[in-house]
Amino acid sequence: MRIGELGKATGVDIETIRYYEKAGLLPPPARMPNGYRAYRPVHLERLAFIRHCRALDVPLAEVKRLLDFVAHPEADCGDINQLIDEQLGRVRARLKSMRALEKQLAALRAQCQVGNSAANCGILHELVAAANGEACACHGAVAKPGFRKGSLSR
Amino acid sequence: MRIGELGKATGVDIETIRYYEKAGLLPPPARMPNGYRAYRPVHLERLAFIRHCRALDVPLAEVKRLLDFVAHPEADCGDINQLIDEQLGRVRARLKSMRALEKQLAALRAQCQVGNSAANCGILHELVAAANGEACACHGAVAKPGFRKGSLSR
DNA sequence: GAACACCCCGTAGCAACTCCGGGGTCAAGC
DNA sequence: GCTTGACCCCGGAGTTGCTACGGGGTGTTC
Repeated sequence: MRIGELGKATGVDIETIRYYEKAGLLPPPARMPNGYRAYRPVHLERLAFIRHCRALDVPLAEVKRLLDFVAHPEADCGDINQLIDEQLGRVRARLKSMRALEKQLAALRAQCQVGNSAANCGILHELVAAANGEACACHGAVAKPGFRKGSLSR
Repeated sequence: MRIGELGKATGVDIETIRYYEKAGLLPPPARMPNGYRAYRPVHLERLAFIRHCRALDVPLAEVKRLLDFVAHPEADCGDINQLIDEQLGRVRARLKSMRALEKQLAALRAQCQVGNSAANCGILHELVAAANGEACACHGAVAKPGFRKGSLSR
C-alpha cells in the first residue's frame, strides 16, 4: 500500500502522514525498490487510531502515550483513565469559557443596528468601554462567570 | 510608563506587548533617553482593547480591523456587525463540536474501571475498535454509543 | 517520447505567542 | 568603587499540528 492509498483509505492528507512518521507516531514503513513507502494493514490501523484520537482533540503527545499503552498491554490502565480525565477536564473548561464567550458575543451583537456609522456603533462602544473597565482594574464588572479577564489561558 | 508597568497594569506579558507592537497592533511608543519604551495612557487603553477582544477569541487580524473602525468612526458599522457575526458563527460551530466531543470522552471514560491492566482496559478497546470502524471506510456509521464503530464529526 | 499522476525530500509558513541568550541601565547596599 | 538585582533592549528560535512549496525522480498510458 502506497502512501496515497493509505491517505485515501483513512481520509488523511499525505503530508500529514509523513508528518506523523517524522513525529514518531507512525512507525517508518518498509520501502519499495523505488523508495516509495510500503504500508501494511498495521499502519492503517495505527493511523486510524491516531486520527480518532485527534478527532477527540487529544494532543499528539498524549496519543503517543496511548500508543505506548497499546504496545504494552500489561501496564496499569489507571494511567489511561487519568489521561482521559485530563483531556475531559480540558474540554470541559474550554466548553465553559466558550459558552460565556458566546453569550458575550451575542450580547455585543445585539448592541448594534445596521446603518449606523461606526461612531455610533453600539458594539464598538461596548468593546471600548469594557476594555476600559478592565484596564482600570474594575475586574469583575464586565467579565462575569468563568470568564478569564485580561490574561488568556496562560 | 515603562513596559513592565504597562504589563502589570493590564496583566499582559511583556513579550506579548512587544509582539503586538511588531505585529502592528500597538503603535510604537516614544523612547526614553536610555532606549526604554515610554507608554502613555492611550497605549494602555488600546492594549486593554486588544486583550478584551482576544479574550473574546477574536483573531488578531480582526482586532486590527476593529481598531481601524475605532480610528475611522465615519465608516459604516455594518461591517462590524458582520465581523461579530462571523466570530459568533465560528464560536457556535466550535461549541457544537465540543459538546459532541465531551459526550464521546465521557462515554469513553465510563468504559473503564480502575485497576485493570491495559490489556483489559475498556477505554483502549473502545478507541481501537472505533478507529478500526472508521478505517474500514464505514463512513456515515451512526454513533451507537454501545460497541462497534464510533462515528466522529470529521 | 511526452503528458500525467504519483512519489521523494527538505524547508518554510500559519497563529499567537513564549523562551533564550547576550547585552545595556539604574538604584541600593557594602 | 563595586557588586547585586531588577528592569530593559534586541533578534532569533521553539511551540503545536499541520499545510504548502520547490525541485526532483518514477511509472503508466497515449
